[in-house]
Amino acid sequence: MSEQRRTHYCGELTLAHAGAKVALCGWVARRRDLGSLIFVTLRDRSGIIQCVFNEQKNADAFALAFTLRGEYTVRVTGTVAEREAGAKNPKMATGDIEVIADSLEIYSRADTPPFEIIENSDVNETLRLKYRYLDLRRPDMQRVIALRHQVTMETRRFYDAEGFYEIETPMLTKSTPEGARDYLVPSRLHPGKFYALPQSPQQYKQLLMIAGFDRYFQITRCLRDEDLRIDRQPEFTQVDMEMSFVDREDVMALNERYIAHIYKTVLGKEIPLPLLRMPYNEAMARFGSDKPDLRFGYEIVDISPEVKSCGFGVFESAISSGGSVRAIKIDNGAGKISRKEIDALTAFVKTYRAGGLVWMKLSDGEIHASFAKFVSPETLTKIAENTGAKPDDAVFIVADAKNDVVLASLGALRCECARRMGVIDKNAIRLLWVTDFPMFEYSEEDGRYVAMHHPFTSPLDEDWDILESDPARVRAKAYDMVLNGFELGGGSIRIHRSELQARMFRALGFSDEELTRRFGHLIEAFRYGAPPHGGMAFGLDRLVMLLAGCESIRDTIAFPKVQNASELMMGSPDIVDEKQLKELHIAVTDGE
RNA sequence: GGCCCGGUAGUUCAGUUGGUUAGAACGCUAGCCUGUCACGCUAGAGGUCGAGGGUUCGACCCCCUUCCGGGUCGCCA
Repeated sequence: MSEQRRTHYCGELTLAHAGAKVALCGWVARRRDLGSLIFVTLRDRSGIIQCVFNEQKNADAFALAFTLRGEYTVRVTGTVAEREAGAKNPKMATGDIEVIADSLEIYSRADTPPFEIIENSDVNETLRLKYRYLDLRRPDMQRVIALRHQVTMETRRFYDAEGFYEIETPMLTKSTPEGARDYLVPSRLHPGKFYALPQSPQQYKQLLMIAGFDRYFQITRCLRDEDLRIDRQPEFTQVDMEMSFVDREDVMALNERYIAHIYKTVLGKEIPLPLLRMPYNEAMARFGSDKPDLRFGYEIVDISPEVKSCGFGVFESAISSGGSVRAIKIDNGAGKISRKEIDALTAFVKTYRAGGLVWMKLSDGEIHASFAKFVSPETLTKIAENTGAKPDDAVFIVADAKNDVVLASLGALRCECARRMGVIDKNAIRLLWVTDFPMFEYSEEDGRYVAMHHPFTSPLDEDWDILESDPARVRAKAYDMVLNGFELGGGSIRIHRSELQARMFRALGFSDEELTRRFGHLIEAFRYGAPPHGGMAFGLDRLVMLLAGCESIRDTIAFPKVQNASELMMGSPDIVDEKQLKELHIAVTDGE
């Protein structure tokens, strides 16, 4: 017998190993006691294999095997043997073979776990997260974490091959005035002062371009103190990159090759390049979203011209107040939709601040509409024609004085309808670039324009002229990569001339004094010879989620946080000693 | 901050208009079993119905408060 502690992983044994002496280490997945014959399925990260303990052949090992229970940590030595013809298990990857055990060592006994360590377990996520180390033992979780490792390794391989340096940037840095809420870290040596944890390495990577590194990337943690979502965690990982002497097409071309590389190496799937490019305005008009899901139709149609004097007050007042009336046509038999389902969809669009949902159904050669008594039959026919509605189709209409409400609610509704109609092809991969984002968006909260992407983004060359006079129409050299309705990543070409960067900050309403305090280092750096540069960042967790088909980003992170940003296993955040607070010059005021 | 959903054995769930001792499956424990593989058979243990308060002769069930978790809008340069 081999003296090695472990000669193989369970899952890598095959018929070719028949006759080999092996030593395996792992956890007891199942024990089947037949009297004087005990089968034990042993599990490690590679898979499972059956070990056989026979009382007559090896009484000592058998006696010890009798005491085994689920999740005991053991070492088994024995001989790989082909199973007899009728005893093979086709459902098991290693089902043609088994290990005839000749020794068993128990490293650790185990309490009965709070839930079964099995694939696709439907246990409450709270419990899974409290015992995350047991949850992670489950084969499906092991596969996702292994896939994530593959993605990070292939990411490094790709950017390295393209001449990028991996360079680390600080975790203790400075608060940014715009953007997400910062996580703050008190300073012991500087009473009353705080570091901020990075929301992204944005400024550092631009400074690395000025430093002449030319091509940089980093797989790095970013932190944002904002509310969580199914695809959003307060700490998450970005594949962050930046390159010099390039324009938009260079950055997009390189990074679409990156995504194609990941799909090819990790999933063995070919992604045809180049990807579709779609301007922001088109994405919003057709899909009501800056991250359109192209796996299905249901495109938005502007029916304002058809209804602007139709006699229906809801439509007319929306248009005369500067808004619009738009519609989506749902086919696939949606014309049979029930009143109850329409009510549910109405409630759905109301969460997007739509006043309500107006509907039309085509059946029996007739048009039924919630607003039929307010308009002429000709108007209904025109809407049906314009939306392309055929018998058995439904048309949903939203009217509002604000176009963004109309578009956002219909954009969400088309996705909701697609889910309900079951028309989404789970295997489809619809990647695209959304380009030409607006430079600014108006912030109701701040009462001024703020950068939609970030203030280092360059406007389109031709839009500099209207930066101050017509900020709403300024477009940015920004681009997002979108996959099946999810934003995989985004970036931009940056402003690389200090006077233009200063002008941008002023357009955003920064005073000279504030500008110097917040961004003086960057403006100054630009004065010493900055190359034209740009880059982007991908959300690694979200990418892994989509590659692995996980429903939540939490399933791709070994130790994620829950919705209130706490972590259930260790129990963070937590209170700290008075002594620690004192050293940090912090007084806590009862959480008021 | 708003809205919606959920919390009943270890786990996943059922639980009648509010009425005996709160059930099932899996898991667990013990016994039997030499070809099982989600082993089988037999027996058994296991419950603060999230917590607190209220209504009631009587509450898992109705009401209020609260805690925990999920989804979502706002938020996320």
